[in-house]
Amino acid sequence: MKDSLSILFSALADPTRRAILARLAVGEASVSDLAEPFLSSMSLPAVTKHLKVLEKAGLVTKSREAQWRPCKLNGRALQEAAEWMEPYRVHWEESFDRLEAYLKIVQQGDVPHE
Amino acid sequence: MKDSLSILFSALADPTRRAILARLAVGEASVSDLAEPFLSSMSLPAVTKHLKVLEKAGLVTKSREAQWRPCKLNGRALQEAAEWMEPYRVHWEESFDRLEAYLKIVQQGDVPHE
DNA sequence: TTAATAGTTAACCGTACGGTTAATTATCTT
DNA sequence: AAGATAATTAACCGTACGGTTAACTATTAA
Repeated sequence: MKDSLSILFSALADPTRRAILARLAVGEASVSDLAEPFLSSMSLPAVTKHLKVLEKAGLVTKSREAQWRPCKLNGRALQEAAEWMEPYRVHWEESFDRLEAYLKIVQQGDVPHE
Repeated sequence: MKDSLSILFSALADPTRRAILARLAVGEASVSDLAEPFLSSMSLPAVTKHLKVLEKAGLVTKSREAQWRPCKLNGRALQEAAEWMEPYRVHWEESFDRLEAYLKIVQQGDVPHE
């Protein structure tokens, strides 16, 4: 059995699934609503499978209403990924680039003032 | 060929690779340095493979120094993932919970003041 | 009750993934 | 030149992944 963060990241590692999440960010939708943009390029069962992956990652919840299964985004599941990434933020933000440049200067002994 | 965001997320979808990134966040390290914590549970070639996945995702760069290949974290690659996630932030942050709760009250016609 | 709509499940297929062992390359040391 | 160290490459293996078609379940509508 895999850890939840791995399950989460691999759920996000597919453009179809990310598109489904983007659609759900707008609001609830049925399976066929969600499938519609993809039906030219893949079958309905394929979409069902993608939804199952998203459900297992906790990103989507399904309910029942007559013959429909309204799907809803559970954005909270993304928090775990965001929290994992947070400590790395300094490694890509502009301020870090400046720090890095400064440290390079220091290492050269080429420090301004003193 | 897969899109870069999918390559990135699937690179992150493995605990060994995330551990390697965490180690590299501390500073540069050779392949055997990086492999050392895992050698009880997997072989060196396995680690080499993981590093190749991280390189292809742009998360790690390798250089050469004698027989060593010092590896370096390229945190900037994570920015793309962070930017993808950003619009979803409102879906998990506390403020959104409060907004959601408020909207529920509004829908019930149970609005304070007016 | 029959037919239509919505969705899932089952069985299958090719390919990618995570691991292995064995062989190979490249550099330093003696 | 020979041996040790660092790392990669090659060939292989089992399993998971993303897709298919066909069959099935469940609910609504005639």
